[in-house]
Amino acid sequence: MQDSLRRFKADIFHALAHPTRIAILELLSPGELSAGTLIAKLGMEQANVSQHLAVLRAKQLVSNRKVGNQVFYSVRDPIIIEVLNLMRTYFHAHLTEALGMLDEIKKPQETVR
Amino acid sequence: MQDSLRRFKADIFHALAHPTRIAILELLSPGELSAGTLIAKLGMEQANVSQHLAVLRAKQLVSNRKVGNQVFYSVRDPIIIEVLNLMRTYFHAHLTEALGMLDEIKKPQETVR
DNA sequence: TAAGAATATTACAATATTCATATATTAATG
DNA sequence: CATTAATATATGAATATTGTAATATTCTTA
Repeated sequence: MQDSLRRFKADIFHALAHPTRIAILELLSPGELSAGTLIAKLGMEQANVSQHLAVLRAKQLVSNRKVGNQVFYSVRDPIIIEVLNLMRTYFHAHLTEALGMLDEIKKPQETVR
Repeated sequence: MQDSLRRFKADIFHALAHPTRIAILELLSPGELSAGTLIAKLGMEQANVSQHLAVLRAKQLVSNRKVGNQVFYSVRDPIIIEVLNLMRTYFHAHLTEALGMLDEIKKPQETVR
């Protein structure tokens, strides 16, 4: 069981371990959005976003409801947002080292989420 | 910056996304342990554990101090343990679905960590 | 200093992930 | 019903991760 739980946790972390999927969850955190809106906000390939949504769906991190032509996604459990927030706290605590870990800084003056 | 932060978060999640590394962090959460003790408790190949420790070190999730022949590891920031605990809460909340996601249950009666 | 203990690193095969392209599905609308 | 819009899926190439086996490094101690 111990082991299964760890595999479960690892699976969830794995689903979270991609910048695009984190972006999706953050965009969804205020409330549901259609796939199309997500694609527009992310400014990425439709197929790519859809694939990342599939990963999040597979791990039950998001739920989706179909309304006519569109599919609306939302974060399944706010705990996931808490996890993301904790990670932000962690980031702030270790800002200096963290900066060293980052390859490069794209746009200097933007709000840290 | 937005983007860098997400890459940073993704990197941390990535480091957490392996059952062995989760086990290591959980074993370390009460306090520091030597690499040898970790290897013994995990019951895994020395080289394999050492590689996972290298991943955790690279992402600064653990710190290590050398004492003579041995290397003692500890969790760098308790926030990481909080993240793991949140994940346990999440697991409990979604137990039923979670069980479906798990391949198989190894040892039925063990304490859930 | 040679031998042994504790830990780390390298190399490589097997496997998994990611993105892009092309194609499929499903619903709306003329 | 043909066309278009919205979304999903399949395929394949490039890349990354994992575990094992072999080797290296660093201390300790005889």
